[in-house]
Amino acid sequence: MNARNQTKVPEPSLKRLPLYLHLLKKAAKSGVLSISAPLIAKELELDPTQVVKDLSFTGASGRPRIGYRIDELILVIERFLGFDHASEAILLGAGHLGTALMSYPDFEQYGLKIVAAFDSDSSKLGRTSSGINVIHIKKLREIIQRLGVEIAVLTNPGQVAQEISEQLVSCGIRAIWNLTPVKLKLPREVVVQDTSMYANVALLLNKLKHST
Amino acid sequence: MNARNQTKVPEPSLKRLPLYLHLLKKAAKSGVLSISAPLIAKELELDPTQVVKDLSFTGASGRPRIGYRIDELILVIERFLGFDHASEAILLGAGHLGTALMSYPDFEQYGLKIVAAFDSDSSKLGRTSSGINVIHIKKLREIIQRLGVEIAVLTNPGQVAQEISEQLVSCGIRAIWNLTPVKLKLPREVVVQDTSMYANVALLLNKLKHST
DNA sequence: TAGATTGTTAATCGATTAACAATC
DNA sequence: TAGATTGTTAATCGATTAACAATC
Repeated sequence: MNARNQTKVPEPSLKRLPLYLHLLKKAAKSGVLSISAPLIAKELELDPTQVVKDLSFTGASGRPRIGYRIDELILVIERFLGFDHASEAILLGAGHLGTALMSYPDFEQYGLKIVAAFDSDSSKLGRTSSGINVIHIKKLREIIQRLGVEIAVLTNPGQVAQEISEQLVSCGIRAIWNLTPVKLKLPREVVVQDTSMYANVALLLNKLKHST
Repeated sequence: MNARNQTKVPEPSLKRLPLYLHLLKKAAKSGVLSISAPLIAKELELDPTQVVKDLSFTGASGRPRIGYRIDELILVIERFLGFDHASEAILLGAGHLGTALMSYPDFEQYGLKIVAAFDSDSSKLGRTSSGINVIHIKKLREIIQRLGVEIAVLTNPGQVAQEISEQLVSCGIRAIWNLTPVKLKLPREVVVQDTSMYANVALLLNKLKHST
C-alpha cells in the first residue's frame, strides 16, 4: 500500500510506529543495515505479521528473506508520521511537566518542536535551560500570530484548561495536545489529543491485581 | 455483573474509568447527587451504552430514569480500580518528569503514592517541595526492602532503564510503570506498563493531517 | 401511567491473527 | 534450489454499537 493512499490507519498501528522508529534508530546507530519484521516483533514482543502490516501502511517495502533497509525504513516512517520536519508548537504552563517536555532532548526527532512557552507566574518567565523562552500569558495572541504556530501543548492546571484552550482557538491554534485531566469543549474542527496519566495507573494496578 | 467476577475487563474500558471518576468527583463537589450514563457520555463525548457497559464492569448499579448515585458510584469505581487505597511506589530518576509526577497533587486519589525517589546525581538528593525524599541510588535495595514497596515508576534516562529495571526486579519490585521509550526485557512475571509520549504526538499529527 | 434509563443479549465493526502465494 | 520473509487476502477475535426487555 502507498502512503499517499488515504485509507485511514488504525490508531493502534499509529501508536506502534514510533516504537519501531526508536528501535530502528538504535539499530542503525549500531551499524546494522537491514532488519526483518520478525526481528522487530521479537524485540518489541509483538506479532510478526502485525509488524509487516503496520509497516505496509507507511509505504515501506522490503525484500523477502532479507527484510527492510534500515535507513530507508526510518525515512519512510518519519515521513509517514510527519516526523521528518518537526511541527512548531507552543506550550502552556511552565510547571514541572511543562519543563519536562521542554527538556525532552529528542522531541524534535519525534515531530514536535516547542518554540515558546507561556505561564501566568512572573517568577517562571525567561529563558529555560533548554533554551525555550517562557513568556507571560498576556502576550499569547501576539506571539501565536507572530510565530504562526498551529499546535499547543497543555500542561497547565486543569482548572484553567477550558478557558485557556478557548483562548488558544481564538488565536488560531488548530490542534491541542491536552495533558490535563479535563475534557475540553471546543468546536469540532479543533483537533484534540488527550493524554491521561491516570489511565496508565489504572492499567498498571489492574495487571498487577490479575498477575497474582 | 459483580466486581468479584474475574472476567477480564477490556483495556479501553479500564482507561475510560478514571475519566468517569474525574468527572464524578467534579460533579460531586458541585453538589449533584445523581448522574445518568447518557449525561456522562455527553460530557465526555462517548456512546451512552458504552458508559453503561463500562460501569457495569465495576459492579455499580443504578436506577432506571434516575441514574447512579454519585457518591456510591465514586466509591465503587475507586474500589474496582484499586484507587481506594493508594499503592506505595518508588520513583527512579528525579529529573523534570520525575519531579512532575512527584508534585502531581492528586496522584494519591488515583491509586499511586510515591513514597521515595532515587537518583544518582548527588545534587538532586534531599527532600523535594512535595515532601518526598530523593535518595542516592546506591541505597535502592536497602530502602525497597525496608519499605516493602512492589511498584516502581521509571522516569530515568532511557540508556540506564534496562539496567535499573533488572536491579529493581532483583530487589523485589513486581510492577513497573515505564515512562522511558525503551522496551524492557524482564521475566514474564514482572508487570510492565509502558507509557510513550511519542505515540501521542504521532496521533496528534495524524489527526491534524487528516482534518484539513 | 408514560417515558427515560438501566442492564443484558445480539449484531456490527474493526483490529489482530492466520493462511498462503510471491519472491529473493 | 530450499527456505525464510514479504505482502496480501481470509478468518478470527474482541470491542463497540444496536436492540430490547425490565423497571423506576
